[in-house]
Amino acid sequence: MNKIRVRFAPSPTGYMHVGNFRTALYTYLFAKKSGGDFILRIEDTDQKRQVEDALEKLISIINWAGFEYAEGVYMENGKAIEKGNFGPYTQSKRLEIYKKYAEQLLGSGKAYYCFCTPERLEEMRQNQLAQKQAPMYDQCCLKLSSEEIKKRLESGEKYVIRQKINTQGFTEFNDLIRGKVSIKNDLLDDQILLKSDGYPTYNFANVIDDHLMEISHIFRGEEYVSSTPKYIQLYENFGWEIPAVAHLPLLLNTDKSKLSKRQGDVAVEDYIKKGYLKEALINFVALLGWNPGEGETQEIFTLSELIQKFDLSHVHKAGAVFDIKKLDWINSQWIKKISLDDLYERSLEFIKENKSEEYIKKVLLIERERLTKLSEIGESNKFFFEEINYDKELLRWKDISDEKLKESLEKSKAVLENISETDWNRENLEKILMESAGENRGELLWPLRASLTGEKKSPSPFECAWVLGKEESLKRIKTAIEKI
RNA sequence: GCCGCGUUCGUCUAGUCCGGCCUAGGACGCCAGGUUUUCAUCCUGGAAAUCAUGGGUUCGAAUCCCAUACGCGGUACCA
Repeated sequence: MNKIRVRFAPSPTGYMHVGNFRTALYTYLFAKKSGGDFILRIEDTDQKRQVEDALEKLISIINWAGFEYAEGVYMENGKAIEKGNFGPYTQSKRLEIYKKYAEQLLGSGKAYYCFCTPERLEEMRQNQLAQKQAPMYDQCCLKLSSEEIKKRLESGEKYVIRQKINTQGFTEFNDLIRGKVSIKNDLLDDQILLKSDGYPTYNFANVIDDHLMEISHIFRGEEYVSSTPKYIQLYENFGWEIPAVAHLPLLLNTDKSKLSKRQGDVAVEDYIKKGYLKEALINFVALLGWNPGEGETQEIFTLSELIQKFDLSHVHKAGAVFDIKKLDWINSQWIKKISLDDLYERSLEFIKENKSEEYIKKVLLIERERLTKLSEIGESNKFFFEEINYDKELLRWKDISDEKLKESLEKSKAVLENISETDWNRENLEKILMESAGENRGELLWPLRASLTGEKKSPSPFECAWVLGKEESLKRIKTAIEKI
């Protein structure tokens, strides 16, 4: 049996779509699960859609996610480099290879030169549509004599190379996810293999590269199902073994259309910026179209657990709606799950205020219970980082009088003053304050909490006092007393 | 238009291959209650799918067969 080799083959066109990210995940999981090779190939054959820095961003996201690959394109010191024995792994560096194979097809009559201009093609399509026919190349250039072809080539006329499709019968293939798929061949178009700029189309390059790189299993989106017969003919024309293929279901908007920019964030970059953890995004996206099977109720999975449990037979056929609410929940679970040190490291970019590591870690220890994403740090808890400002009425517990209110705060102040710096910890603070509060807790605790935070909602006064420290806490209480 | 694929609570899904254990289970979200000085966390409970619809096969169908509807994808010198 041949070695299992799979590839993730994105195009550097600007950003990484989460649907694409999931394809990468599933491909990676399959590779790791089966002990196969995972390869990163770059499909940069569309010159018009090239975007600067896109390659660098793409690779940085794969690295961010932790999808380690054994071969392909890497970034080193800001430069793209290639590693592996089947390179180059960047399609724009393989132009000679595609040309060679296209010529081989030309020689065997499985491909032909086409000199039709884009304008003629467009007109042809319009006519076909007007007559309610399926738009399809009319094989106009197939009839050209070899003399004429030679003449037009020599005169430097622009051309493309088209695949000569066999339209007899039908093509059947066994999709790893969908099972048997059958498509009639007379629906297939003589597609372009090599464009007039000398670059191959995806339709050609993907077949050549998958074969040459000895890819055993192809993972791609559902949108390629109907093109698969054309690829199969190509493999057959060359006499190559056909790899196994799995067409993954799409990710959808709430209205069930293909997940798109219009209805929210689609780029992995957007989710990173908002403070979603890689573990959460991976966890969430893995569950969109896949499940661990019967009787399994676990929802939170690490990457290595996913590798262990992943199985193509549990991948769905239907598309899945991207539900941000569930992502939020999974993210909040992960924020609670990772270590405090780890959480601190990852939170730094979301914290603008200049505070000590010790202080920030205290904030995080309290905050992690209430965060859904890292970008929320300090958002509704500015009082940990800034001076506070609030109305006197906020301090009032129910409808107690000013005297009572003042008494309450004075009591808190006295109690806290009595706690030494060394005893200033969460347990002591809670124990002593609760004891002092007695029956009527709110009467002592609400004004205290309000004086420390200046907010209606916040963590408990014990936690806030602990984070703020003795000095700052007492200062805030004094300020509150002066307001009354 | 044509072709392909799909269809279980609002959403992600279990169950479908090998019909009975499914008066359809879990999770998110939602609602209610509890814990609680507030918010959140946490805990308990609840509402929520006539298994797209209609026919068949069968003692029995979410599960098998057929048709219909709806949705999505493809139909490029994009991938």
